[in-house]
Amino acid sequence: MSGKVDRRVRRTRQAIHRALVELVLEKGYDGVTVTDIIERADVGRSTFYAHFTGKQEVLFGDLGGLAFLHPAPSTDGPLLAFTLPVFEHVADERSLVRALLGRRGGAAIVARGEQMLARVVREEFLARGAAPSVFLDLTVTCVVGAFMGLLREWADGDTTTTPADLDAAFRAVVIPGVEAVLARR
Amino acid sequence: MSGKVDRRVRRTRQAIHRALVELVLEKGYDGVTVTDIIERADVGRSTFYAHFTGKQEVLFGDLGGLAFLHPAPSTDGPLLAFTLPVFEHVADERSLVRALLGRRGGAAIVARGEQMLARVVREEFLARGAAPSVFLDLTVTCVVGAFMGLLREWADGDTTTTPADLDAAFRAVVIPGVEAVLARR
DNA sequence: TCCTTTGCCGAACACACTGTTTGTTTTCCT
DNA sequence: AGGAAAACAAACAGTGTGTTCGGCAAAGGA
Repeated sequence: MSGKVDRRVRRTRQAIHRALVELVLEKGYDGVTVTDIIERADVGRSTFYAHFTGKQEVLFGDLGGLAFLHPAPSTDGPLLAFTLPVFEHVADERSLVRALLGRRGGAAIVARGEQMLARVVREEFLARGAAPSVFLDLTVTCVVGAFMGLLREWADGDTTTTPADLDAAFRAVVIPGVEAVLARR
Repeated sequence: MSGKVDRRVRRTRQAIHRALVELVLEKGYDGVTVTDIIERADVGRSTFYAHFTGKQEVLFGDLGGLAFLHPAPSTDGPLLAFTLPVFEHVADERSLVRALLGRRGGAAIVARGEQMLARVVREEFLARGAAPSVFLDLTVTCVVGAFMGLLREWADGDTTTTPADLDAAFRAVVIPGVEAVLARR
């Protein structure tokens, strides 16, 4: 009846989640096993599987909560305005994001992120008057690909580049083309 | 002394390679195990490990041989002229490429492809007079990201889109920005 | 042809990880 | 306090990995 969850459940889930994050930071996503997690979280094996089907699921819960993936689609203002904030946010949580998005990260996680991002971009395009079409979807794919490419490149080693640098390159390459595509009414 | 390799070695390596390709087509890269491979290739386990350290290595040998990844960088003609041929080539060997590049494919393989592509693009930019810089590298990353994004999207299910469609979207989004970047001398 | 080198085989090995099951004990909620 | 829900430890079968061994067969040079 109550919206509250049993305290034990809360504690267990949180312990598992925390353990996974720690371990991902230490060994990369692929290197972490369920056995690692339950040891670190000090949780029984059966308990883990009572809550999650595997390590993927532990992280998928997070992604939905990321605020910047649900911006209000604005029809005015600069195109794809969300990018700089995202680059910045990502720079803040650098170590975790590095572990998740880099080459040592999980392909499934990246795919999920791409998918959510694509939805956001597509909606902005539609809000700006683009007609739904296969071509539009391909355009969205390009934009998301470029964005994620930058993110991954950055996650994989480059420590000197700033969010502003990333954003500048992204905009320089992508915005002119996108503007042209959107102008074709 | 001789450049020739022992016939037995040749046969074994080829059998393994063929088995892996077949299996990737059937079950996707991730789904294939070393055990699968040696069964299909009818090769002893120890033999396999005498030749390769794992399934990755079996495929890495191939990538270098892909001709379209070594185009002569041309300073005239259209920008990034290699894209359409690549889309077309990929469409020809569709099933294998799908298995390797799609979400069921191996992240390591994709990474390798990206890396080689980045080199090609970067060299074309330099040949066209761009100055080496961090910004240029980020630009390259964007371009490659967009390209691979399309490729992967296509590999993951879209059967109706033609190479020409992919290429059109790529060029529409990316070329204007790239031209502008290269014009900044 | 002979003979030495080289590679292959097959079987077994220790190890690691997964996902499920069992019966028991602890913790929470009311 | 007492019933329900959750966590527990331990063990299980299943699957995959990577290495080791001695015996056997083929290759290719003399």
